[in-house]
Amino acid sequence: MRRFRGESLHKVDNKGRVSIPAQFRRVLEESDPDFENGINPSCVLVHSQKGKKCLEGYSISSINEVDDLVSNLPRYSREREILERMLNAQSSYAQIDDNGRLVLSQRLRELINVSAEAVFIGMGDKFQIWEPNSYNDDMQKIEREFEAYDDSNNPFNLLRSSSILAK
Amino acid sequence: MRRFRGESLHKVDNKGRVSIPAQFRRVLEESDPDFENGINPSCVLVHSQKGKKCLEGYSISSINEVDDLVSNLPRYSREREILERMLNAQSSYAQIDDNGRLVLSQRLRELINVSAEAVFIGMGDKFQIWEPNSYNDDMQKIEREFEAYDDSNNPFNLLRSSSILAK
DNA sequence: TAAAATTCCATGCTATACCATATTAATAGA
DNA sequence: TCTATTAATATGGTATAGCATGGAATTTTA
Repeated sequence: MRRFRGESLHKVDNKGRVSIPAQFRRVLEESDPDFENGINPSCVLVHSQKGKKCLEGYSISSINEVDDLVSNLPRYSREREILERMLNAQSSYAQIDDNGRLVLSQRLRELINVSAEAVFIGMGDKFQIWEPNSYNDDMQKIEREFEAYDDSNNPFNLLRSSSILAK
Repeated sequence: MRRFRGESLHKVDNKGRVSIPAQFRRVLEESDPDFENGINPSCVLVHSQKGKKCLEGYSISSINEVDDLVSNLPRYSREREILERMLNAQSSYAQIDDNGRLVLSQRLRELINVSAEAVFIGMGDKFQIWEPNSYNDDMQKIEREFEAYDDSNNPFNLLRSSSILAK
């Protein structure tokens, strides 16, 4: 499975149109069954992750995975209700147009404070869309947070244990 | 599993094209499923490992191993978010062309301060790309550091115990 | 029918696919 | 064992397709 990788900066015009990085398109194409039938692939944009000023874009296959996890929770449980509000109510489909762009509505642009430019950030099975300065701030915050770990509880340690030592 | 071994120096042209050492290509071919279908193998280049002035190249199978470990962390956990920023946001796919080269973008070249030449360093399941002088400096640093150990806690000691004692 | 959204067309630019060659390594044959 | 022949590498140059972006035309919606 191909993953979303890298950072890239794109113009946003006054209609909200913005190019999706070509490499991201490859991932979206790969994971949207429609694409094989000659239809432009879609993605799902989720907003309002507790005050985080970005949008999160999911490929069709990865949003399905998330939705399935939610569906496994007991019907009418409070947790499921909350998650469906966060993930389903606060999201929308976005189809890529023939030029590889998608449209960010006025509302979405305001939510993440984007006007003329936006950065796309690869995050594995999802990507994020940020106003460039907000992203720099967030990245600095993450770097500081990362440096604050000492060697014993560094997040990279989580990658060591299981499978590698098992071999 | 074949591993990346050795050091080799290569020209970088003004478009950023650089040959991958032939032996490294064998490793990449072996671990990219695409190769069996006649498609040139790819690798993943990770940059900005906390101030380290080099790129780290992963074969498809070894980056998958890393990514899978990350994917096993709970979605939306802070640790996973941090790791995805470090490993996915700060990386890119690079496909090998028909002549055995890959392209280092302007940005990547600037990050590691490479212009006309670059060295490829085998590191087992990954390799590194350095500006030659930076590499020499780093290698000296490592040698000094190694010599500073006394016999009792020499890193080679770590290679003894576990697997033998475990039996 | 005006405004908004969507589709269609046009273009500079860049990444990459394609072709060429000198050099080295591998192989085969006498 | 030496040499002739072939194959594979490393590197350079050029052409082309795809990308990012802007603007106009068409459709939809209110």
